[in-house]
Amino acid sequence: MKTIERYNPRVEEPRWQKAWEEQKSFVVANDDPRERYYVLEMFPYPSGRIHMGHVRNYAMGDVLARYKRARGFNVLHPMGWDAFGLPAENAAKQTGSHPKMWTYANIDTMRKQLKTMGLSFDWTREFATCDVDYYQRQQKLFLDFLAAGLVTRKQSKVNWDPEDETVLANEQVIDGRGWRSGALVEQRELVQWFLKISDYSEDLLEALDGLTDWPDKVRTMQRNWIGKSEGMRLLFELEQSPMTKAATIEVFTTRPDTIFGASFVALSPDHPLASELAANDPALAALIAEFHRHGTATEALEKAEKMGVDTGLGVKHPVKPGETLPLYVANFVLMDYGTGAIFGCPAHDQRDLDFARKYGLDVTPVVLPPETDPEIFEIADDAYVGAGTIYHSEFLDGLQIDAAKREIARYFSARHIGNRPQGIVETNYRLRDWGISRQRYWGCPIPVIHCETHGVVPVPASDLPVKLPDDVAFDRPGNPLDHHPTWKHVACPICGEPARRETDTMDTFVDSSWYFARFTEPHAAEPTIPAIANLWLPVDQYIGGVEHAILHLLYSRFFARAMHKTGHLGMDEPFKGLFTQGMVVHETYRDQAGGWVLPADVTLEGMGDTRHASLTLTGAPVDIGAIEKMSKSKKNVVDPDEIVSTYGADTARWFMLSDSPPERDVQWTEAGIEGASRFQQRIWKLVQESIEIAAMPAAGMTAAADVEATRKLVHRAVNTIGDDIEGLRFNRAVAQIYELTNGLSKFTAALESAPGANGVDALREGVDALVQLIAPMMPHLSETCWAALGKPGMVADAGWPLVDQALLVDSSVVVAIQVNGKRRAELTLPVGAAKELVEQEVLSLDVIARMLDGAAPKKIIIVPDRIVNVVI
RNA sequence: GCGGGCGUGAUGGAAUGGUAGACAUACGGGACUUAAAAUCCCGGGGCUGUAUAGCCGUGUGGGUUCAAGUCCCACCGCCCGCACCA
Repeated sequence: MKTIERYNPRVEEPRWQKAWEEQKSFVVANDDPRERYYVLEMFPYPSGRIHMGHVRNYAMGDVLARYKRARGFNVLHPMGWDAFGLPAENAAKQTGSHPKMWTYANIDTMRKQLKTMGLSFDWTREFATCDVDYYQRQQKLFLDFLAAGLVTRKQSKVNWDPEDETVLANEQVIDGRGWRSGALVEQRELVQWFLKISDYSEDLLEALDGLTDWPDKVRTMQRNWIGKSEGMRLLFELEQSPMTKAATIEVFTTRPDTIFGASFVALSPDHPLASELAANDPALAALIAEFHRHGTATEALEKAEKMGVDTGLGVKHPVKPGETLPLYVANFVLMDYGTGAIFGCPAHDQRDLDFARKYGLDVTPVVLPPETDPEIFEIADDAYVGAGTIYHSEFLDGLQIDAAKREIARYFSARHIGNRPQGIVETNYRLRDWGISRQRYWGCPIPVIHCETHGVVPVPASDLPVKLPDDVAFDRPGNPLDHHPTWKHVACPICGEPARRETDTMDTFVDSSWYFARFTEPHAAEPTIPAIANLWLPVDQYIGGVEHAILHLLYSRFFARAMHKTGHLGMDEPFKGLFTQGMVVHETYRDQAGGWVLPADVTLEGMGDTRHASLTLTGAPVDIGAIEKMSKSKKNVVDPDEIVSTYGADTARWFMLSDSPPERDVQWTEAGIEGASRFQQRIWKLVQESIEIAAMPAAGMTAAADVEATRKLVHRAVNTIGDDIEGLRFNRAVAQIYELTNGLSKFTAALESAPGANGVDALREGVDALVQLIAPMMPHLSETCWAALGKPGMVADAGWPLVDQALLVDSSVVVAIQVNGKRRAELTLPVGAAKELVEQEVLSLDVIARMLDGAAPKKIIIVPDRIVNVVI
């Protein structure tokens, strides 16, 4: 054999990328009659450069897109940029660059990087959310939502990030700190714009059951986030007091059945009555001040002790006439859930129990656990929250919890305080309306105008877009739009008098809540063309990180509903299938001074316990640390550009898809990428060898059994690899390809000495199939091989190899023979052999006969074509 | 605390209740080479010195089953999410 030149991705990859672009291989027509498939990866924020997480994400999506395309689908696989947001403004502050320039420069860089990966995107549909063309339509959506009653403006306590000087959504506050700045979040009162996502709480919750192609984990997280709880709102009467004019307090409870066990009532420190009372009560004022210092969500408070102050007021016990419950203000009662007031039943709620023990309040059990002696049952340190029978509760005695809830609901509904029923059945949700106001420049302007006479006036649709001004300064804190000399000064659209333009911009999560719909017709004058959007949506397979399980995915689900209501879409759920991929992780390295070191600067030696690392340049020792998510701060990053220029995009893609199941983390290793690179060369070599063999003069016939075995291997691989890709089991598809390649290599070696015509045909068929099978993962290599094999056109247009079903069926099968469940032998039997025959064959085996020792087996289990178990 | 997930060779990981460890990586041995790299071949869960033989083996302990990595119960460990939501 002549020497085979190595495959050179540096030459081949750009060549094919150019060919795909020139032939518009991945440009999608909306009127293409073939069946549609929409595969979408979460679009990136243009932070500056592509990272390995992107490579993994887009490699997965591309495999699916290319595979579906090969299977004859009209595949929509677009890419864009989630381009508004704070980092651009931070960069502006730090380096003096303009957010727009900074963002578009980053996009250019990252687009170039993505293009070197050979992804089958339809780049004609690309857009950035900061394009006027896009945010203009977002402003139109806002106006339509406003008109449809889906937007409100209200004074509200907001999470204020003092460092970024902006409002954050609850979802953007993590452990009491801003999700980007990490600064401690404060509470402030501001008038804000809200999208009324809470109108859809129940719908968003119920529809989760229908999202069967979503991970359970994500559905559970959304369920918890929506936080439905069914209970009662109860009206309690206050004892008359000179301290307040208030006569009643409303509480929310999910356990009205435990009302006879109530021993106190507690208000949130933010409750209006608490503030009123604090005016004349220094201890109370101190607690409230303390509470505000910490806010509701800080870590400190989570572990903080229950604290309360007795207001001295009494509440009439609602079911025990003549008895009075003390009224406390307590730090553990939240104002923004329920009514901001509770009744405490210490025996059956742990928080109430902790509080009662601290302040010496009664603990009266009213739920008796099953099979428990009421004389003996006591509450010690743990509240009893399980099932049981109600007791100590007069007319509820003897009922189970659910029955007692129904009974007490009837009771309270029928009684009135003044003209109000004392209790109403109510469902509460944790989900709040979505505050979208941001006091920032680099976002979509909210298209309204404030007029002294006419109040809030929507910008007329004909006046859109409300464009961001380019001439802004970032030299002082706060919102640059607000500081702009002229931008906000406009005439009222109704009266023409001087008015003020809204200077808040929208939360960037708004931008990403409908981009998937815009991709279906990205240049339309309206946000969508419903007839077209409805053809493509919902997205068949959405792929991205699990970090968006709540925020982005819940907002998008709301947006689809809102767009449905306003006529922009014809469905409620945007994503039919969701896949959350794992992270790319890497070892961390530190030098002797404790500084983080880039993997690229480290030389590794040895293995296992003797593994050690040193700086490549100086030889100084380096400590090997934990394997963690790649992050700039720990420097355990590998630059995709370097990998692509060293090994090629196909190698990087292949490695990202190998080994680890896609939902799990994958560890980036030098050895792994080397292995992927070697495999690339092996395929190339195999293809070259097959070409040489095909060119040799035929020599007789290859053994029919070998040919059949090879053909079976090939057709089986085609069959299972398709299933594996369909099921997003890329690691298994990769393993199958390895097996196929190994098999074909062996067959090739066997043919070299005696290339029978029948063998050469089988080899050719196998190699052709292999080249097509690797196309979704290693598209460039696949094209080069395809061309070398002299095939017409490109693999990208070649379809998927056909499976000969007959070859999936065996005539004989190896059956394991067990004795008492332990494997003792194997037998090759014809497929579908009669049980009598199998039994006879099995019993005549030496091993079996020996173990039976003349006795008859108790039982013989025969699983046809799989296994035989002899029980003795 | 609540919710979800996971635990398999040196490593990443395979395995509709039916031959555990596919495939890959690392490693060991060999071939080729002046040498190295590359490539090719062979080996490989542990133990019984040899293995065509046997025993043990999927975090631990029990259970269901002819048969359990897989199902059930309890426990241990790790990871993720939520977290005073009444």
